[in-house]
Amino acid sequence: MIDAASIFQKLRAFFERSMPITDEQFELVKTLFSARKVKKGHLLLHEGDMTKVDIFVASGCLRTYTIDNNGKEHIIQFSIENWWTGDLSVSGNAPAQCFIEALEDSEILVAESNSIEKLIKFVPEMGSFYRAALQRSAAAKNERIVSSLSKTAEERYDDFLKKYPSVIQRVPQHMIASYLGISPETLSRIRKQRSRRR
Amino acid sequence: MIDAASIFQKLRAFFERSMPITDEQFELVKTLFSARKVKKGHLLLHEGDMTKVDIFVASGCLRTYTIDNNGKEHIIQFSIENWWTGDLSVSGNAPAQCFIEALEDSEILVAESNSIEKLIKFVPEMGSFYRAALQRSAAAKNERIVSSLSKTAEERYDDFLKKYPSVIQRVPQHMIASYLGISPETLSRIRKQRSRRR
DNA sequence: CGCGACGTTGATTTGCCTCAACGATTGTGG
DNA sequence: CCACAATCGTTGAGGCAAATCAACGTCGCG
Repeated sequence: MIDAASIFQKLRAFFERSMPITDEQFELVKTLFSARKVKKGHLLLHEGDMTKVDIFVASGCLRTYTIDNNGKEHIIQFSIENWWTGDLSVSGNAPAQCFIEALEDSEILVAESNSIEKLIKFVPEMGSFYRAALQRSAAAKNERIVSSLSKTAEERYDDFLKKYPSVIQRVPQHMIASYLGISPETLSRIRKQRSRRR
Repeated sequence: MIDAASIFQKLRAFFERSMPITDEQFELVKTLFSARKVKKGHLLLHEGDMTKVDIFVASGCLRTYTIDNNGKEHIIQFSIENWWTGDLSVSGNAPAQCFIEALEDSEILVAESNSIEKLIKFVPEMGSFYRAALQRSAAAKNERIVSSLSKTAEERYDDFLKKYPSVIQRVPQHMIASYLGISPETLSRIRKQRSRRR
């Protein structure tokens, strides 16, 4: 057992930024999430078992990625403090395995997806909260799709800079490249040009 | 008023494929959705007003698209009978306006997004149903992101063929190209090669 | 009928990838 | 504490997939 208290405290603060929570309700939350510390470089795997999980990042930084048929990694998202992530895998047919790796020593809370459903049954306001989050995430994904289809490598890098300035500082460059879908070499050249241009 | 009855009937059938619905519950549904017929080529706009809507397609075919800064259209999704679509726009900062156009004469049901929340309040099982749908959609979007970042134009076309064979027959080729993020010319060449290859 | 939308084909250009080699930094074990 | 390996970013050369530009045939529709 780790000192889960401070970790849960962050989750509570996160909730209370958008909705009030009673102590009683939060006790329930505690039974559904389990606190974990993950060392930099370690994986959170759910290989065989198909249980999907939701993860709240209390501190540190994670990356979620898949491996395509050519064995190449593709980063789906980075998650830092106060972000959610999940192992979303599977859309129906192709298992499309997802991996989650800690890029820094991190503190996280993990819940099975059906735990979230349980939680919502007891705290219905949580339902709309959760749906709102899913919708925001959907909108963001749409933007990313359009941008990956229509923008140049440099434009995508610009967007990333604007959108996730805090991530840049903490994540190795070649992973940013992977997220953007460009080669590390190309990203390096882009950065060079930009710095010269100023 | 149009003959909404048959349109609502399709929505009910759609629901009942995954969950039972009482007559009473469905009466509520009827108050929240409004039935519309849209002629081919017409737009469903929500320009000024920022109300987000959810749309159920009872018959016909729609496309949802944005226009980027260079004035180029990008198709986000096609929706045919028994699919949902929405005007998802906005992720927080960039308005990124979305348009929805009928590609065929279509029958649809429209609800404001907060109507859906109302509905869920009265039929809580609908909540998990809706969340599950959002999650499937998120997984699909992730796949599309990865595939747009890692696959060649031809591979993406193959995937599309497998995934949406019914759409191909009904939608002009250059729109498929737009969805896939390739130029119409390239798609034409790809199709030529494939047909030669068999 | 004639116009416009759509698809096809060719020629040229280009953005980005791949391959390869090389410093710099980190960290690991002797 | 130093040597060596591994990881990471940078730079160069060459190649390829797909975009762009342009012209043309066909079909459906007002």
